[in-house]
Amino acid sequence: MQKHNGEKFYITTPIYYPSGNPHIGHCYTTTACDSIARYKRMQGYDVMFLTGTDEHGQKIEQKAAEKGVTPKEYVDEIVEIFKKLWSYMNISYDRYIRTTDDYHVESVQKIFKELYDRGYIYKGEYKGKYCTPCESFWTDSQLVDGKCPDCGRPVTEAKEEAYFLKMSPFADRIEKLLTETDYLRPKTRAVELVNNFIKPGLEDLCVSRTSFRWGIPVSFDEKHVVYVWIDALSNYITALGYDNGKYNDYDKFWPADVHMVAKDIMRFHAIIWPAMLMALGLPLPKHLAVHGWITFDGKKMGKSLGNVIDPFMLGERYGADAIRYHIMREMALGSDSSFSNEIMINRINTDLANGIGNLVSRTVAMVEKYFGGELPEDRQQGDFDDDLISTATSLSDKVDEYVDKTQLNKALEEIFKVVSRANKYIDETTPWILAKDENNKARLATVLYNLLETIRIVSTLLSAFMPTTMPEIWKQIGAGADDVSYDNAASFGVLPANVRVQKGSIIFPRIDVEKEIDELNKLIGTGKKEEEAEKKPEGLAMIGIDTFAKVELTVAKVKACEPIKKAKKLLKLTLDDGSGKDRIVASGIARYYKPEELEGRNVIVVSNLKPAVLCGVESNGMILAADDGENVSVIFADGVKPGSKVR
RNA sequence: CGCGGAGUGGAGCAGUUUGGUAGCUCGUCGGGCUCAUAACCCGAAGGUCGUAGGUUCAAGUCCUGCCUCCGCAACCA
Repeated sequence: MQKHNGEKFYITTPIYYPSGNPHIGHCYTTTACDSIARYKRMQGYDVMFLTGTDEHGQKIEQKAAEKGVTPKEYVDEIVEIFKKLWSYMNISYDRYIRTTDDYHVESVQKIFKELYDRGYIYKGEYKGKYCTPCESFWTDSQLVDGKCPDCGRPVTEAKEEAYFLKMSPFADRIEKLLTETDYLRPKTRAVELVNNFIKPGLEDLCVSRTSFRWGIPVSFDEKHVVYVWIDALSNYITALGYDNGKYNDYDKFWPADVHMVAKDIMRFHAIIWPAMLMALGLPLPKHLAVHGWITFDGKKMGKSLGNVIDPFMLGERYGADAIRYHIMREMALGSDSSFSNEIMINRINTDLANGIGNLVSRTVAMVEKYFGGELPEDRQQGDFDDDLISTATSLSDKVDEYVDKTQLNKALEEIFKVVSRANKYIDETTPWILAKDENNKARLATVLYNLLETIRIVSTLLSAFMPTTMPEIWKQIGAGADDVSYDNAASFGVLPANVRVQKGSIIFPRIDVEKEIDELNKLIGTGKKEEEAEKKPEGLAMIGIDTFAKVELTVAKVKACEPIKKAKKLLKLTLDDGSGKDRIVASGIARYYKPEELEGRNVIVVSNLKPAVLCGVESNGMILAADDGENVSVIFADGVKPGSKVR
């Protein structure tokens, strides 16, 4: 227990991109930050907890156009859903920043200008192929069939004037930041970043675009719009009032104590953000906490997989606190945590229903049953008391430490060890036997009082993590507002000796596992089918025989076959297609076939396909194979001569 | 040899830094208890710690090779 009255603490979530509705992944980051923020407030810190939305960019512009609304109207609608979710999850953010807010726009323009004036931003030219839906430029070598490697849609030749941010001057300092300080959590990721991005040489970063309009205009060059990085990352300081008149908290709260992000945007926060701050001459944030993704039954969650988990639906079934608890209890810093209905329900049942819920229930019930709800003041110490008391009073130190290290799963683990200790204490002291003898009343009252006190401490610390349900416990154990302050979390004997309890409803109801899983599968299952149904009918348009005739299919014999070194999925095939000349084809079947399984066999090749270079190999054509999403089967045509046509 | 991570009782994980009886949660089995949400408490079974070598009195822990899996990067023509 350590108080920190008046010290500042600044924690942020990323600003989320409102191109779709929020999902449980967003909840993950946000509830973790919220719990830390609440905990720090209890400790007496002056906390600033920031979250928000990153609302610019071409994708938003486009989505809005599809819907026939303005970009602003489009994001307004989704931002409302985010805010509704945060209110539903009881998120106590102090400030919500939208990158479309006037003051943010003003700041970003000033920051951009400042970087330009300092010589860190210069005008250059960006060349490449551009894919609009993905908002990405590609180099020629990255293209697949002249199309976007991500989505397969056509790209357009684009060359645009653009502003760049110099990165190289900061490479050394960033490397030191990552490897020699504890900025990055977990630090194990530092090696990966340094090897992949810093050692090969940091490339200057493109920070403006002229190809779309939905963004913040560069103040001194109106045809440019500020591209994502400077716009989005700077929210962490503009929200405090940096370079704007809206707020005046920069001096107080910067640098941030914790930026929490998921691993997919680690790179930007580990490299680009520090570079920007260095260029501006500002102090660096203290910690970057990187967590993994929530995977569903081992698979990455994604809209296309149809396994996106809707937090509203879960919350309705189990309550916001149970969801908060589950995701934080399972979350280990840095690594992915798997989410499955079974894991979640077991967790809720074991820890919340059987653990703390039942502990409260049985304790309160005994006070009611043996003393009519109000403890007598006589006391008698006994065995096991000291152990319970010292376990409970030493808890806050452990939790403090883990919260400081942003290891919330460990913090919760410690808390629930105390719950277990209390349940064991009941068995050790056997209050129901004490109750049979009038002479034991004082001892019985002591046992029950010790239990109430332990519950008070545990629920006080837990209230940062489960802010909705803990007050319900306080009501039942007869604790007042002062009793459950953090200041009292390391003391025993805080509740009045003649405390009066009040039996209430069950706080965490036990869930019937099998029944519940069935229902959940139904809910999620139907969601999946709808998604599929949406996609399938699109299919491909009917074509005439003449169109089909444009594809030349030829039987070819595999003369040689070898893996392509730099590629996991590719095999290089040398084919005899009857033309007398070898035909080299790269094929993405290395996972399904070994080279020797193909050598000597006849395959069907699309022989009039335009050549393309893949991983350094020029591929002339493609091999036909069937693919069901899991397995791939090459179509063989053994027994006919190489060069035979297929129709 | 592109970069990095991981392989430990049925499942999920700790332990590896600083070698020395392999631990936790869930599950299974047996017992106890009855205050409580069929919850709680105790006990047991179950692991040649991916594999092959090496160092050592002693290796999950150090060294080398190999296999498998997962991320990232780069290609599923």
